[in-house]
Amino acid sequence: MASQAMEDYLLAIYRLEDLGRRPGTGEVAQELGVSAASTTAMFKRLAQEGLVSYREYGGVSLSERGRALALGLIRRHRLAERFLTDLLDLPWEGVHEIADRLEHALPPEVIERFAGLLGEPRTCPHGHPIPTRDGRLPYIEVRPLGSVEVGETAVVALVEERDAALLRHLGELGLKPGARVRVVEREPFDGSMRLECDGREILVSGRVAGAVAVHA
Amino acid sequence: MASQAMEDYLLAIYRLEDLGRRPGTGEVAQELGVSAASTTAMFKRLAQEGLVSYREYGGVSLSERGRALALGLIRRHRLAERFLTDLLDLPWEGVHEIADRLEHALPPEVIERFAGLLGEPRTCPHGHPIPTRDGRLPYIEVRPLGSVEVGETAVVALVEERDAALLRHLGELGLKPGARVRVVEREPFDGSMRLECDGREILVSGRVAGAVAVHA
DNA sequence: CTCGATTTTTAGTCGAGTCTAAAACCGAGT
DNA sequence: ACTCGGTTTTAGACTCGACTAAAAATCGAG
Repeated sequence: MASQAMEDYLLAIYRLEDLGRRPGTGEVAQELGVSAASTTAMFKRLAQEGLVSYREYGGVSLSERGRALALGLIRRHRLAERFLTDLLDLPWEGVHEIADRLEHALPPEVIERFAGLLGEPRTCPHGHPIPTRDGRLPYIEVRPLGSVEVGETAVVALVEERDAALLRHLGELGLKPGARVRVVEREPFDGSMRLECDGREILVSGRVAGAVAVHA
Repeated sequence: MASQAMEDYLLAIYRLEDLGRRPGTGEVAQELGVSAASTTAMFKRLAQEGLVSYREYGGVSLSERGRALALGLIRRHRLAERFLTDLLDLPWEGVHEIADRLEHALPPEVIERFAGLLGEPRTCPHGHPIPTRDGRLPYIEVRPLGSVEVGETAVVALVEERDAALLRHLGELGLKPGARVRVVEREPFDGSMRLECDGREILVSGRVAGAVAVHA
């Protein structure tokens, strides 16, 4: 039905919509590392297929069908990640990229077997919620790690998943979803922090802290 | 490196070479359900990449690299099938088609995890040998089920894997690799047979018998 | 050894998806 | 209200992989 390229665009649009804005040509182009001209062309194809509504010079927004398709892809992607880490024991910093290819190739029956085998997990290994079979995305209330006050304790909810080097670092630090952290010290200037996590003290820069969210 | 389309051609060429001949344009075209003109064009691309040697009007043969690539794909395909049946419990008549898509998307690390998890299986669920990591294809000596004499006992080695309806039927009959069968009666005219298999008597047509091979 | 049938290749087109360069448009500031 | 800068769209081209129709080459039968 929808080609792999179309699916990639739908996902990019979904991600950008999720940040609140109505994504324009340039944003989507940048998100996918593709020229603006290509993006305009694809917007037309997607509109043709009824997957987005598109106004010239006015950006796109996903239609009901487009959103459903995107959520299905995200379900596939995150269940595949879960499978790769939990059952295949692959490192969590590598599975995102693999799942990016698998999400286009795995048929629903395989995905649902994954879900069953893994005990219907609610989140991917990086803590992001997995859309349900019927296309709803469970809401998880989070706040930035940087907003946790000194002395407070919080539980890691999710981490930014697109940067493998960062993920490896977070893994070494023990900053994975479910980890309980206590803020020992916080530097307001650049947002870097000292945390206690897993019984040891770790140092995180503002940039690293920005990639981590805790349960609200 | 090689596109999905190229990989499909390499596999088709491999299969045809395996039957003894040096495949020509027409054969490959038919194998893939594609026009002869497209096949000529692809032969040139493959030759360009050094994956086949191609003579005009003279067919193709896989180069060393081409053969290695094809064997790698077959390894991926068959391990994926094993995974789908053994770990995901999907029906054996459906996994071939799924594996046809997965073989292009599964990276080596995933494949090798499959192999480990499954105990380095030697064959796919339909009995076909799995190429080794270093690119050798274990040889299994077989002969047609139709050649087994009345009264003789044999063990099913492998079955034709490309026809889902046939596979479902074979599954219901219990004619899976490893099954021990005894020939009760054989009709020389059309090759149909009565077999004892799993303690019950089954009837197989010549066509069905032709899809089954037993250990020599 | 030639003629006709078959197979293969060429020629020309098409669609998807990409690009760059140029034109068109929008919106902010004067 | 106009102009300037940035964004978006158009125009034109390219690659890959497919197609059909026509030309060319090969093969087989007489």
